[in-house]
Amino acid sequence: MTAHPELTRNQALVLKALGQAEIPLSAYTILDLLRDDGFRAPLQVYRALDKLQELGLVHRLESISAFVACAHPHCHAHEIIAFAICRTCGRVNEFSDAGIEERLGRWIEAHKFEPEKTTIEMSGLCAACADPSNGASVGA
Amino acid sequence: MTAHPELTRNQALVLKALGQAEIPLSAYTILDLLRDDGFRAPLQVYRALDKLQELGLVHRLESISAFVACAHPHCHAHEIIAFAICRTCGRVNEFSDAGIEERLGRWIEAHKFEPEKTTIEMSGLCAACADPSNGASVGA
DNA sequence: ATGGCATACGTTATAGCATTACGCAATCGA
DNA sequence: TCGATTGCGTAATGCTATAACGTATGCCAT
Repeated sequence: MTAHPELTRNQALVLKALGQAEIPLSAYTILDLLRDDGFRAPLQVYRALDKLQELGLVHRLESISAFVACAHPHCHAHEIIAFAICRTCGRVNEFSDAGIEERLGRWIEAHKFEPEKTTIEMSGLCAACADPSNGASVGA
Repeated sequence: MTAHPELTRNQALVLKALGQAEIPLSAYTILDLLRDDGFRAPLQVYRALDKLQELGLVHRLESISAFVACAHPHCHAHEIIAFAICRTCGRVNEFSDAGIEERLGRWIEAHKFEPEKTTIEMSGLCAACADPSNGASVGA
């Protein structure tokens, strides 16, 4: 059920690479990871990423120009997703919040804005990196 | 009162360019605008932008890799600023919302995250571009 | 089956955004 | 006057993303 049978070979390879990564990957990093699978050019990666984003399986993190596999690929209930990105370990926490959606919705209505894509990203230190003494490991 | 006496010549030139623009400018666009003022290299622009961002006078729009002058340079009450960016006319609406800050604050507290920078950007169509018949002009 | 359309692919080249590294100059306080 | 800090100028480089070309494949209405 987690696999998307409609995916092409390239798309599946890119999604797999992102799924195995613990942190967001740049398009060029993905390209390097997939050289052994025959990838030769950035466009192969970008085209796959475009499709995967359309399908809601991948998100682009604008503030770091990198991509992550969606943490909740089965649930498309939330249009607006927020990310907390640790600048030290690189890990990303994906979440959504109805309250934020509601507040943005109010503004949108009041200003007759028609949003197509919404980006919410916080970067900073995750709990483990802010306070290493609490036992959470950064590596692995 | 709007001028910052501490600004260097380069910083003042960059801020002025952004202030006169109706839409966000890329660093390289700013560079081109300031060639007559002696600017020769991207770094001159980036250095000035860095300082202006530190001072809260300029914001970077991550989703379009461009920069805008702060719409409320006198008011630093809001740490979290949101932007609505029209993909057609390029105009940007800058706003803040205490409700959103409160919701994000809750998440941060619950997850012991220590945010350093928060990005909230909506792109889509502004009222004028979504419904040109309502009389608002796009050009000029 | 055949023509037309849509989608994906592969390759090369190029465009656009940002930083590294070096050295010099001005300022300011100890 | 020394040293530290900050800003400046230049050249080179690196990273991110797209344009433009042609090809292959699957689908399906005729």
